[in-house]
Amino acid sequence: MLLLANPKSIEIQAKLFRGFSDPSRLSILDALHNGALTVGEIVEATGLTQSNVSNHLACLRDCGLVIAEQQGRFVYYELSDQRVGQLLTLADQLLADVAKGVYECTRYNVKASKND
Amino acid sequence: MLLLANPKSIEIQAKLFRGFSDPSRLSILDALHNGALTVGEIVEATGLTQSNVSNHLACLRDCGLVIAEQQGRFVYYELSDQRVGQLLTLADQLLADVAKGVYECTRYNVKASKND
DNA sequence: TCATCATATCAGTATATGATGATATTATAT
DNA sequence: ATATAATATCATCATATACTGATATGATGA
Repeated sequence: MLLLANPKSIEIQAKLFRGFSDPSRLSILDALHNGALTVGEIVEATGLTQSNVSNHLACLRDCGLVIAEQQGRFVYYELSDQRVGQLLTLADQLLADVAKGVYECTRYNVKASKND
Repeated sequence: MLLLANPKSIEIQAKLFRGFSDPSRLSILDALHNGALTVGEIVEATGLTQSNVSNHLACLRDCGLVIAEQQGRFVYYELSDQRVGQLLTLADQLLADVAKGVYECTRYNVKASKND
């Protein structure tokens, strides 16, 4: 049965989705889709600041979406589970098909709005 | 290829995930997982106010996650695509396995925090 | 030990966004 | 036509949360 039935679990699951719902975190997950990267490499790949990346990585790590492995001075991050990648792919397909209207959604704006 | 490659698409996709990242919206999607419901039934199923449900439904509708069909005075809502349900199920499994740490994530709090 | 590089932490701030309450709309029945 | 039921819209407010900048921690090499 789905955990979803339990209202407490709904909050937890919403929290899980929040891992994916911010452009910065999503670009980090995307960068990791092809394999492990160091924090510095993620910074370079995403164009975010080191502090910001590190904050988001802590978030993703706590959530269990990524795992960290120290190697010397570097910390390598990678997706914790192939299903994380599957979620990204599924969402991508949804976007391509039915969810094109996301552009129009005005209840929440992820930075940019329709006029760009 | 994944849309994700394009930075603009990352924002769109983040927006898509936001559809799932709020407990109220998620409980609405969950309620619809078993089939179409009227707004009133969703209100009853979720315990949210009519206004709130309607606002969130507009959001989900604009995003393309649900579709609406008027029948007399009632409007029936249902998930727009089976992959929406698949996303819910995948997330559920992720939670059960690797993402238990979501409880601990302190960067963002969905209402409740660890002390409950 | 000390210097340096890589990463993490944290407080402060500005903004985004969810909830509410009032009101508007639309559909049906009498 | 009017009343009523079902749903939608909108402005307001309070809160959550992402970003920044400064600093701290930890690892390595000299």
